[in-house]
Amino acid sequence: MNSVAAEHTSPEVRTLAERVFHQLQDAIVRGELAPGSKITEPGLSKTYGISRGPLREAMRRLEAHRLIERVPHVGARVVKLSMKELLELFDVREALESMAARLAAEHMSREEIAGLREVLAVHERQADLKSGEAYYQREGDLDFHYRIVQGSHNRMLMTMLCDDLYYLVRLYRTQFSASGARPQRAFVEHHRIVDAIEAGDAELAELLMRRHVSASRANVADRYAEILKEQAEATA
Amino acid sequence: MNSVAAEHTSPEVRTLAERVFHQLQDAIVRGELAPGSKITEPGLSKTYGISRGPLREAMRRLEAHRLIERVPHVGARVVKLSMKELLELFDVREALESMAARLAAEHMSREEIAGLREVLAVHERQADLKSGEAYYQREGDLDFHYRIVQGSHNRMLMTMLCDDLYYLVRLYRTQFSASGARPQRAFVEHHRIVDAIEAGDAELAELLMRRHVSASRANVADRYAEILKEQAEATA
DNA sequence: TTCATGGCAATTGTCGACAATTAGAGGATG
DNA sequence: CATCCTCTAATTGTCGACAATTGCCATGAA
Repeated sequence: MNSVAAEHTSPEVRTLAERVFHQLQDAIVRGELAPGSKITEPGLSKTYGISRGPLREAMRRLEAHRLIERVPHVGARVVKLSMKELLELFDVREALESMAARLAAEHMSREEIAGLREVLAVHERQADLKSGEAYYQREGDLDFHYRIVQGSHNRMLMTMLCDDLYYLVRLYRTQFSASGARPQRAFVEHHRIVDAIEAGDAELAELLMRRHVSASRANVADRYAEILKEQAEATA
Repeated sequence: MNSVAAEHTSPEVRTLAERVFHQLQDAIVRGELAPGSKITEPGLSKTYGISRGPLREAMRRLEAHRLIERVPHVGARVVKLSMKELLELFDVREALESMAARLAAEHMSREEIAGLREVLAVHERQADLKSGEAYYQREGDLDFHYRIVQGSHNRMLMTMLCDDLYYLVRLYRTQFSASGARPQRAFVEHHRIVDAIEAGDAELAELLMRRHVSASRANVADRYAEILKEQAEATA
């Protein structure tokens, strides 16, 4: 169990609403609840064996994290990311993560940097085994970004990225069954970023992270254009 | 009633929970509910004349917007911004708003830019009347930033900044009774930013906005150091 | 056939009551 | 006198029932 999924078990789940929130969050991110599907309170109430009170509280939290969308008196649906929204998400990531990298270069401790290097080493070994396709690397990639955000020592940034945006990123990966392209290039970029952080070069770290996310965004946009083209040819 | 406060009345408030949420949000931002004070469910339930059900829902939303902090089985308190958190907030603003300015330069329509200019003109007239001290300008300042964020045409950015961060900014202004310093300099910076946006110079707009927010942050940090110094002298 | 209208079923919103947990006061004990 | 424990009161968490609103389907008219 990696550090990304660790939150589901570790934080003392002192209330029913919290537990169901984490369960639902997991179910949505894993794709067990189909995107766009309507979720009804009596339904979930029965499946999870709790009353509607705590369930509504869990749903409110899911709404706050943008994993479901609610309309008063109508109901809730699992969020269905459009490509437009996904690209918007990347813009926000570019802004926040480049800032995080800058702050990380300024504030990260020696131990934290060592841990970051260790994460990269693990990735590399896994990439060796799987010859570049890097199935598991996708979660690892988030792990890398996770550490840098935490290294920024900015609580607000951490909340926004780790508690909100990264769940959407993971959701996207399941919804679009995103096979991670460009693995080796991402590795190189990761290394460069860590180098800059270790050197305490805040500006460079910021710039590199900005490029890194931007390239990732461009990659997604390209793949999307490709898919659109294929679909157009199929219908024609 | 300016566009900032317009939300409290305009969006159809179809449910009790929503109405109370807006009422509480307003009360907190205005400082009627003292920062750090404990708010109890039976208490508010009586004051607003509703049952605890919708009230809890409103409180959940307030928590999601970071206006209150809740601890399971213990209770909720109105958030009390520390200076450290405020500076963190400025870092996030710098990242997001500079991105917003960049996107605004790329996507803003002619009409939107004209509206932006109009906002600046209104500010200037008010500043003339009050000879620089610009009491009311503080809300107007947010109005300016509001428009640029909307001009980015990035829904996710808009949500994060307008629905979350800007309420915290306003909260800070009441909590620290922040008299807006550096009014004329801010005016000049605003104008430069609009110029860059109108010219479609995304990079320049981004840079200028980044500096603008950064300067604002430095201003706050200086004032804070000043206050600390005064307090130290008072006790000594 | 198509569109409007009315009623019906299902879902969401709201409420009050009960159970579980916590913080604090008060007393007993070293 | 300080410390620990217990008990109590208050608050939060949970539940089931009732009211209000919505969407759908059948019915009827143009």
